[in-house]
Amino acid sequence: MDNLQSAPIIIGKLLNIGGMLQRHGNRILQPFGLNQQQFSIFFEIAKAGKVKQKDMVNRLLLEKAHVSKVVKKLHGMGLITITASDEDKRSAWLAPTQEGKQILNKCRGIFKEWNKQWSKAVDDIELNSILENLSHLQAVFEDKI
Amino acid sequence: MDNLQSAPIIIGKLLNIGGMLQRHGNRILQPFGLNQQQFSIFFEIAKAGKVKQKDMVNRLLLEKAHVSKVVKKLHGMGLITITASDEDKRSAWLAPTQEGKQILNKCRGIFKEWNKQWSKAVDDIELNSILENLSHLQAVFEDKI
DNA sequence: CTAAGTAAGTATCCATGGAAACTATTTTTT
DNA sequence: AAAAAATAGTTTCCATGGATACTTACTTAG
Repeated sequence: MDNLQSAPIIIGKLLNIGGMLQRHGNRILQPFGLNQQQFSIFFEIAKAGKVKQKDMVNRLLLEKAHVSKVVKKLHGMGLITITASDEDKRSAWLAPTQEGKQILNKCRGIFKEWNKQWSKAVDDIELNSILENLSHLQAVFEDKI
Repeated sequence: MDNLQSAPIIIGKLLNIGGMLQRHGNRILQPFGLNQQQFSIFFEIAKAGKVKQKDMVNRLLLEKAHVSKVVKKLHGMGLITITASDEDKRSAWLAPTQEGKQILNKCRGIFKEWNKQWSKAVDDIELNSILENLSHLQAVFEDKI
């Protein structure tokens, strides 16, 4: 099969898989009152320890309006703190709370379990090949989109 | 890297790429008054030639309520016909109109051009390996989700 | 040093899509 | 053949997220 034939099929499959994962993530996170996107923003905040909204926008390539709303929600849920920044009064620092970290760990555990499940069906070599392929694709799309 | 380390990264990348593609698809299709999901339903109807809503639900793994709404929209836009079915009065046959087929071809052309663009950055061998990987993953997730 | 331009976030509008309850029909059970 | 269960689609509710315009603060040009 040549490039022009496989390219659209690849796109179709990526969209399909992406949708499945997103819906699955939403379902898993439902008990925590979060969805997949909200969690990924929360996760990034926790990973960074201390960030501003614009960092999230850059890292996750999301709309700043969207990030703003999610940040407000996370704050309302007591998962993050928002501390005014001295250098730039337009923005504030975001950091996970103690409670936030606990919830994060619970989620991490659930995801880990699920990852263990599905990755059993794929051997190590293939998994690494997938990772390489996806990293390349990610770079290509970030560039071409 | 072992399975348990790469698995979550793979999921993260799939979600990220899926999101990018969806947003890109939405942007491309905007002039036609459709979004990526609506187009994919329309595309499936056209590909099949004559189907019922439940076929779309099964093939695309979407919510039937959602499909119902999109079908109504496509019909309202004059892209498909809805013909009552004799065997089962609960359901109706869906088929693309002449105009629908024309619009579909236009979109196909645009997507083809874009596919040509990005796939230049990936050689044939890698593209085939990606296709294999994704097919496997798709099957795994359909099964494990 | 002020005016114009840019940047970080917010508010608002609106189509979208998931969930659940509902209607109408068909199939299965007894 | 009547009752129960299953199926196809629809309706309604509501959180979501993209787009745009706006506010406030910062930066740079003249």
